[in-house]
Amino acid sequence: MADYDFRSVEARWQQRWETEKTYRTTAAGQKYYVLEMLPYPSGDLHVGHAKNYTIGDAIARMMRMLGYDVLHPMGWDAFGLPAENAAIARNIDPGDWTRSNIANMQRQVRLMGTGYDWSREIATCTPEYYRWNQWLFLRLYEAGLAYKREAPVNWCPQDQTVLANEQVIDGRCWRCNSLVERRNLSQWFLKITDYADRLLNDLEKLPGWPERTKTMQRNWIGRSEGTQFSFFVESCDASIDVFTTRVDTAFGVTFLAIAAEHPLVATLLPTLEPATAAAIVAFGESLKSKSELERTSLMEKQGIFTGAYATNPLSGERVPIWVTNYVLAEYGTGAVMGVPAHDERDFVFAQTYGLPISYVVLPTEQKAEQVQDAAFTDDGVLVASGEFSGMTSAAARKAITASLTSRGLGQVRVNYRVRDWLVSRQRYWGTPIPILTCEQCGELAVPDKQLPIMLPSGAPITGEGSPLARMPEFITTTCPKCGGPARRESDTMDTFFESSWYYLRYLDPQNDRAPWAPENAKQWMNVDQYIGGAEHAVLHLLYSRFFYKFFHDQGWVGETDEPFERLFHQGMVLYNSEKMSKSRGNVIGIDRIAEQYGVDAMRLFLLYVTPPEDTSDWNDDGISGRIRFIARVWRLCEPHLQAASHVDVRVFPQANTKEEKALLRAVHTAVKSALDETLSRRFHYNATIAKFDEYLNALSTATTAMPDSPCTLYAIAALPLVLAPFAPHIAEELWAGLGHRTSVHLERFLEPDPRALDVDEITLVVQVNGKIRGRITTAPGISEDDALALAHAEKPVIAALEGKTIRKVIFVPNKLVNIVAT
RNA sequence: GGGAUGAUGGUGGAAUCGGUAGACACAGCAGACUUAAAAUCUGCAGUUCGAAAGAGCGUCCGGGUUCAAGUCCCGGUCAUCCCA
Repeated sequence: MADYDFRSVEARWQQRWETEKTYRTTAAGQKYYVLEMLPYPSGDLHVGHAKNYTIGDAIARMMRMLGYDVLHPMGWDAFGLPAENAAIARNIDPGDWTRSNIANMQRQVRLMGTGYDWSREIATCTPEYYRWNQWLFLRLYEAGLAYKREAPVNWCPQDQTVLANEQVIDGRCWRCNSLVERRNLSQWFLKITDYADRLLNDLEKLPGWPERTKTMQRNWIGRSEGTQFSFFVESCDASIDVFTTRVDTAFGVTFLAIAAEHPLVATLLPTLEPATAAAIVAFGESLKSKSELERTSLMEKQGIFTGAYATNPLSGERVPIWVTNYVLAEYGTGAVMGVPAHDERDFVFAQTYGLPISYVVLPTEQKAEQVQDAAFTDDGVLVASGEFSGMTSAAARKAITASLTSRGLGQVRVNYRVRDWLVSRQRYWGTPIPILTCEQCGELAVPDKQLPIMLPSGAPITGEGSPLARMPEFITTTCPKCGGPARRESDTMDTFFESSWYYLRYLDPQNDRAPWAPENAKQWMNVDQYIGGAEHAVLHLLYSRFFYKFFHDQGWVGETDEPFERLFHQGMVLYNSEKMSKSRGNVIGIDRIAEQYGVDAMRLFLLYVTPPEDTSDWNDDGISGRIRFIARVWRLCEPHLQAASHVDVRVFPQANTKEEKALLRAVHTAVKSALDETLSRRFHYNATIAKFDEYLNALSTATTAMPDSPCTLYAIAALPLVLAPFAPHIAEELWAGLGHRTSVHLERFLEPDPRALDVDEITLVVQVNGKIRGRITTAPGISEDDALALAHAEKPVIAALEGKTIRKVIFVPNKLVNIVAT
């Protein structure tokens, strides 16, 4: 017998699946949409990608074998900076670079033996795709959800572009890890804040999402309910609004802290001492390029007293106005009431500048003198707060807000941490924003019939400045309204724009009249199972939910307004405990693994090594167990395929001996595990594959001891069905070897048979006072009395009971007897 | 600083409902086959004491609930992630 030649077998079946279009969606049966987050075509598929796709593929294949009409598509998130950086480094066209990467990665995804419906493949950098990006942008624009304004924004000096807040992680660029700076620029934003409440509340509609991901989104949205009220500025006719969630501490305000960018600063400047004014201007300048992280966490808290005072509307006290570095103009109102006694940051600031600290909330059991070395930030009871003294914090918040409201000085307000989504980028390799500016008519949308605005070739890509801005032939155009000269927008879109709706394009990839037909969305949405990394918890997943709610409101999708019904985060694959990355040069590509070990072995190993949500560390040594498994499957089955080809695997065989029963039990335990892990959505296929090992161990014994047993032949005939979702090539090879002409992947999965799973022998554990004193092999369903009688016959039990009185007997049917004695 | 999650043999992990801890595999050791090696097959393998039978201990540490705890509760240590 020849060894199993995985290279030729795997290539042959991949070819066959291609020509026979085995994985085309059929529109028969209940729909099931399985989706993995689409990859960026970096050039090489590594085992981290492979883990993601193997999980999705196993689920898709299981569901198909359970009779569902499975949609399982693949595509490419093909715009973005690496292509442009490659262009700068090697003077090549970003499009050419991207297309050749896609070609290579597509080859590699096929090499994995994944069952995608390739007729739906998309690449977001094609005009056929980004045309609809532009179209959707215009619909957002018409709805007032896309707007341009000047604002302090995050600027990545390395990537030479702005970043959305979500793309700044710990003050650094999510892509290149550079420290981001602040710049004042005129930029395009999407009004995700309009949807903040729904994005928050509807998380409750997503029981199939990991709790921690929902928590991260909740934190990101950061809804806080509080009070906004006004302080009157003495020297000029103005007021300062502050927002606080702790209005109960308002009698403890000893200063007002305003952002250096606060509009009041400009108003105040002429009224101030020239030296102070100059210092404030210089202070503001020094903060301009500082990131939020630096200002709020890293830098020492600094401020300059303006010399101006404001009046606390509650206490009537005068409080000094300070310009500070730790208050940001974009959060809340850009001004906070300084309450050093009850806020840690204010406390630090007050200590630095010797400002008074006035305690107005006390813990119930303490007196004022006892709490003077730190801020007391918990709720308590109010003191020195006029008519509100004696109230609890919670009651005081209500009463004080009511009082302010009735006097027209304040109101209840909901504040969000989430900002509008900054979507313009000063880079080339992205979707041009379809807006132009006419000298006469102003800002205008490009008419739909002029879409797509093509990304021009031959742009000056140097890494300095926006390439499109320096292409007069692109910028210059005519106004669709008046026919006069107009300028095109030179910014392109954040690539998260296109990945926020790609799952809908798969449903109707050829449509040239709309991004998708609403009836297709109604048929297929939402995604039943989404699989991707946890790093997108507040990026892609939040943006997609926002888009989908907008689509829902437009009536373009079905009844639900959430795109992803269930979400699963696969764990990362590390190498030597480090994240794989091209720059580190520690990427394990799948070409070598496939060539050396075979992709069935690779797929099994990726699923087997840890539970799928856990991080794993790649190690070539570990795969040897799966290589042996594949070789062993073939070695054990191949000599018997002829004989087993007469077996009808849908007919449960008669087991006459203990050995036959054990074999059938091993088969159906594996079947049950695969089914349970799929339907429970736990996807712990590592446990399932361990059951495959036990199946094979039992089969190994059987082929030696009882090669002609109908049970042995049944176990061989059933094996390809069980392996199909996990090791699709050898499953197909075995299935063909059994004489079948059609693909095993279009067969029904086996159903676990109770006749195989029911045992006729159990091990009953006998305990005395909770300690195991014996094990009895007996028939299932044994009565308590019988079990107890057998237990009393066990020598260690007799010894343990010596001289004791039995107080109680615990009997767990088919599990144990515990005799409690003293 | 706050929150979430986790910690099981040399290693990855199993134990899905409070009921036999360590399935299955990797690495290891021994044997069979072989001129030899690889491959394959068979066996051993938590730890301590013991020649063995067997007994004790054992799921990060300390308490608790329970007839019974890897699993539940309280406190702590460490790790990872998220938020400041």
